[in-house]
Order: sequence, then structure tokens, then C-alpha cells
Amino acid sequence: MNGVTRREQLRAATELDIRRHARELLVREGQEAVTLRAIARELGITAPALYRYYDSREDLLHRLSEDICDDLSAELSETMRGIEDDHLSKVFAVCRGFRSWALTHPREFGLVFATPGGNAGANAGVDAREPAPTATTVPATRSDELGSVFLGVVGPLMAEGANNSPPPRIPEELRAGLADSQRDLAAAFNTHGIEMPPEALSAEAVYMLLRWWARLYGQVALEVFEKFPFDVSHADRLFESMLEELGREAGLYR
Amino acid sequence: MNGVTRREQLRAATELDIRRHARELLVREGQEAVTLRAIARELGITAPALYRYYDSREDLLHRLSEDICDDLSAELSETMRGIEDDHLSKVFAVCRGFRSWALTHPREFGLVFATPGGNAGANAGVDAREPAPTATTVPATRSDELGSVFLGVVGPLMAEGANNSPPPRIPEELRAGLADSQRDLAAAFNTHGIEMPPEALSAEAVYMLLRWWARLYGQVALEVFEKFPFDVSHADRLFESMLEELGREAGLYR
DNA sequence: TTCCCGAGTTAACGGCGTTTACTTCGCACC
DNA sequence: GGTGCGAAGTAAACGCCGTTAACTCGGGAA
Repeated sequence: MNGVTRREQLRAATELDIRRHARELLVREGQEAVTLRAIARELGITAPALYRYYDSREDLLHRLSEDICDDLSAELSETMRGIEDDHLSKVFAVCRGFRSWALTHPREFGLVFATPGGNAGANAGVDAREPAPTATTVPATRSDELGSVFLGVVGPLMAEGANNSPPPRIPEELRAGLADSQRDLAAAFNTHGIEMPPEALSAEAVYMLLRWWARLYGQVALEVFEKFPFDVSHADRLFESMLEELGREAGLYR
Repeated sequence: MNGVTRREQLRAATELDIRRHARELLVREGQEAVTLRAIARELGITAPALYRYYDSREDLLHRLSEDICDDLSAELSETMRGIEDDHLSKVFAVCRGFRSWALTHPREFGLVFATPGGNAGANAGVDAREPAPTATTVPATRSDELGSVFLGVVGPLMAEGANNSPPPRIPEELRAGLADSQRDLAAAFNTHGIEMPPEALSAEAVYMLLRWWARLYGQVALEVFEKFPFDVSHADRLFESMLEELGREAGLYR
């Protein structure tokens, strides 16, 4: 009848259960408490059984971090559903959503956005690394919902602002490098099925995008890790003022 | 003759040796390879002996991160020794120095600047946390060389720019919070023995300082953790352009 | 000279990731 | 309806790990 056997159903169910308990441990007790034995204990099975589902603890953490990305994407999408204003408002909403998600999920944030290298979690879109796996393999890594959300909200803004934003004085040495990024970004928009007029992908727009991400990430990471030089009780207002500033610089305000 | 006994000398020497080997492990194989047993092995000693020097592995990592801060401070000071230009150039030099240190010491950067909470490594200056230890204890935590370096280079710039920087339009809701930060910052300058005219500590200046740190930290962390949305081969030029932009916004350029 | 105390050791505990060899049992096939 | 394969799970073991407790031993103060 159905193309999925009972065995596959069960397998998928416990696979999900494993990551559910893993995540609970991550949230409750931190990354190093996410232990194969602890997960197995909570599931009422023995640790080696987990190797039927994951190659190693590291593999499990990697999948977990992908789950987290997907959940973040879903939350951001949901947040944005209520916003029907202009494109800039949506971008603001996503930024605020990202911040409050990070502050309420510090452990998840740490795993996904502050683990060096291969994690691949947060490269929202392209990921042109890896030496190309003999071609013919299209889906490659994963859905990358998060990239879609970010690009989906930034895209329209870029398209709209294509010819009304003031040129932000790009240093000449940067233009060559930005051209590469332009190609990458165009490919990403394409991959995620967002149509984007080529003239909207100006070097200025790419530069703007990079600055948005750098500042958003910086401010949020500083808050999550509590690495501000002194206690800033007004971090939320600081964040708002950063957004306002970015909007102003993008020449898209009001 | 000397106020320090032979015993104390030896103790200090091995204490240093322990952290030297710990650091080597951190750099070579990452944080989770910094193992009491591994350190002891390299020292030709057994693991429990380390408990004569540190309360726990966590304690050791904490001290190690303080060491790292001190080394970073030393490196930044050294870098700055060659700069005899205006104050802005020195700030630029420190920022560039911080970036290149982070890129050449990613593991150390991760330990000090991306470990949440108590680590206390990177709160460059004040650290008004902790419930005040009954007073009478002045030195409290540690030297905090890093705070001195940063403040020492930012201070003169703030003093100089006291009345020639354009007001950066601070949102009204921010001013109250910034007033708190002003006090904290003033206390920090005082603690580090840097004289600072009170009128130089305007809300604008504090706001500027926070933005500098947020952007510097953000860009550097993005590079270290490779979390840029796509591969930016031109990250160095992006960084330079960020510095230029910050300088321009501070109204202190040229 | 005596004796203390601190650096270091040995042995042990429980927990960890991972591998190997094994049981068990659902389910596809004849 | 029986047969057998393969997947899910287990038990035991290996070598790590942090940490504790009980000890040795020797340098230096009394």
C-alpha cells in the first residue's frame, strides 16, 4: 500500500527521538553533556545502539545543528508571517527574531554559530567549499532552510532598492572581491528559487549585505557570550539603534 | 637573602610548565584535547599531581585563558610600539593586530572570546559582575592587561575628539542606558590609571566605543568561525573598509 | 636532628566514545 | 506456512577521561 515499510517508520521515529533527547540535554546542560550514553539512557536503550543511526557523536552533533537551523528558520518564517509592511520592515523583523532566538537559545546558538569550520550550519546560502563530488549529485548537503529565509527577505529589499540607494563609497580594492561574491550570491538566489534582477545585485548591494550580517552577528554574539566591555543593561536599545543605523545607511529608510 | 624560597621557585616553574603544555595542546589539537592526563603525560608526571596546582580542569582552562589574554595584550602593545602617528592610527593598529592575532590563534580566540559566561576573559575593563566581595579586597580578579591596552589606545582618541566629533544622533531611549556605561567606563579608565577628562566621556563617545567593539568583534569572529554567508576571499579588504568606515563615522578621519 | 608538609605516586571509581561479537525478530520470498 | 536474511539491539570489553583517597618521600624549618 504505502511505499514506506513499518521498519522504516520505526527507524525514522527513533531517529527523531534520539535528536529530541540530545537537544534537551544540550539545552539543559550544555554541549558537553550531550553524551551518547546519556541519550541512550533517556531512551531506555544502550549506547552502542546509537551507532545504528549515527556514525559518531560528532556526526550526531552535526545533524543536531542542522535540526536547530531548520527550527530557527521555521521560527523566523513564523515571525515574519505577521509582517505585511514594506521589505525593510521584514528584514528588521528577521533581525530581531534572530536576536531573540539567540538570547533564548544560547546553547543552540553556540553550537551552530560559534563552532569553527566544517559545521556548515550557518553558511546561509552558498557553501562553495568542498571539492565538488564528481558532479551528478545535486542535493549534496541538505535543505538549507535558513538560507532561504534570509535570502527570501533580503532579496526583495535588494530588488526594490536597486536604483534608489546611494552608493556607499566602496573602496576600489574591494570591487574585485565583491564581484566574486556577486556571482556566489546570484547562484544562491537561483538555488533557493528567488528571482532576482541582475542589476539589483550590484557590488553596493553585496557590500551592504555583508555589513548587515557582520553587524547583526557581532552584536548578537556579544550579547549571548556576554563579552561586552561592560555590563550593558540596555542591549536591546543598542540593538534597535544598530538596526536603525543600518536602515539609514542602506538608504532605504522610511 | 631573597624573599622567595626555593620551593616557591620550583612551584612557580612547574605551574608555568603546566600551562605551557596545556596551551600547546590547545593550539595543536583543540580545546577538548587539553586533558589533565595529556598534560601530565607531556610533563612526565601523573594526572593527580596537577591538583596540587589547579582545583580542576575547568580552573586550569580559566587560568590558561587569562594567560592568553596577557599574551594578546603583550602582542598588541608590541605592535603599537612602532606606531607614532595620531591616536586614530593607533586604534587602527590595535584593531588590525586583534584581527591578525585571532586569525593566527583561532583556538585561543575561541576559548577566550566565544566561551559563554563566567570566563571573564574578554570583558576588557570593568566587569561589574560578582556581588562585591565584602569590599577591602582590591585586586579582586587579576591584572587585566588587555583592558589596559584597549583603554590606553582608545582613551587619548576620545580625549582628543571630545569636541570635534559630530553628534551621531543617539536615539533618546539609549541615553539613559549610556549614562550607566559612562560611569562604568570612567571607573575603568580610573582603575587602569588613564586620566580622562570627564567631558570626553560623552554619551556619544561611549556609543561610538560600543559600536567599534561590536563591529570589530563581529567581523573577526565571522572570519575565525568561517560563518560568512559565502566564501569571502577578500576578507582582509572588507576589514580595512570597515575600519575606514568606523573612522569616518567617528568624525576623526584625517 | 627531628619532624612537618607539600609534591608526587598508586589505586580506584564512575563515566565516556567506540568496537566486536552476539541475540532477536520483523518481513520479504518461496 | 515455513525459511532465512538483515536490521535493531545487547553485553562485554578497550582505552580514554576527571577526580578522590591513601600513601611515600624528601627538603627545609624548628
